[in-house]
Amino acid sequence: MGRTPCCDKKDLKKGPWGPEEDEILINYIKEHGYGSWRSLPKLAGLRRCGKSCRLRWTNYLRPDIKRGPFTVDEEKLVIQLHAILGNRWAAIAAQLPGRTDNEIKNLWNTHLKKRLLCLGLDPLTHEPFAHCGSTTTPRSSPATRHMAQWESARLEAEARLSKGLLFFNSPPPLVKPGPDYFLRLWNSEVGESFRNMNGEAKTDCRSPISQASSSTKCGSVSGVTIDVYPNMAGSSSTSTTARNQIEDPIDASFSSFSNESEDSSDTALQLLLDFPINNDMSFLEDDTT
DNA sequence: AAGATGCACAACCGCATTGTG
DNA sequence: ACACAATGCGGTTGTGCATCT
Repeated sequence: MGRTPCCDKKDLKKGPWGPEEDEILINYIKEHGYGSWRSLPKLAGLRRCGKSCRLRWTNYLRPDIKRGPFTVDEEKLVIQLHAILGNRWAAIAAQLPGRTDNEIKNLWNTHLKKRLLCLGLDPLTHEPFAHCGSTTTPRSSPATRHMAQWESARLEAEARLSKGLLFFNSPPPLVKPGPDYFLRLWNSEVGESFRNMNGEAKTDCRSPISQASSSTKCGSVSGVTIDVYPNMAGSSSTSTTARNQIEDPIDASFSSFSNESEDSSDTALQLLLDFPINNDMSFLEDDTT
């Protein structure tokens, strides 16, 4: 079959972007949105391939990008999410508003991975390297893997929705309304049961990651409670509002969803409750960076 | 002061996935 | 159902700056 190149490489500039190029790209997107990345450079008068423009925009020029160093909370969250999702940087980034997958990937590769290594933890599994007696035992049980799949799919669904809601200038529709099984499941009785079960929970719609952290059976959680929406933690009303903005339209459009998950509700809920997050995060406290 | 080395981050490459005719 | 185009994503590389020797 062969693969067509993403662009004609002749006469295309590569390497670092200059301020003029940034300005052209920003102005073009402000004015026209970003319908087709492939045709954008030509229309905007840039000698770059569309892929390069997309990357520059999503990783650097986007107005909602948060600059500056990661906070301790953000680092904790990245580690915790990485333990569940692995190198799925986009899914992790979806839980850190204003942070890009590239940024998180760099953070991991330059800081967090080394920090885990220094502490004798395998950055891949988040387990100690010397694991007497069970070196060949897979880290995750089937239930854990199921949970991780479930959660990552939900994160992706939320990420897609968030992208569609965040941008100014009403760009072309990024999110086509339609059923997303996992998000619907999260908003269904399974998720609801889960959200309601902890009376002391800070909000009523937190991720199963954090909830599972506080309800794990193995009891080895080292006191780290992760709020999956750390930037909203400052004001709970903001948090609720922001989340509702995402969830309300979904609830509305998913009103027909009722019994699809019924038969597996108990199992799924149990999996949520059983999901262990037992990484010791105490090392973050002596962060020297 | 100058070269070597390490680090952080932006950008690129290529495969995977999704959309469309 | 298929082929192809478009886009997303993760791994890797390149570059500039800071620190060390």
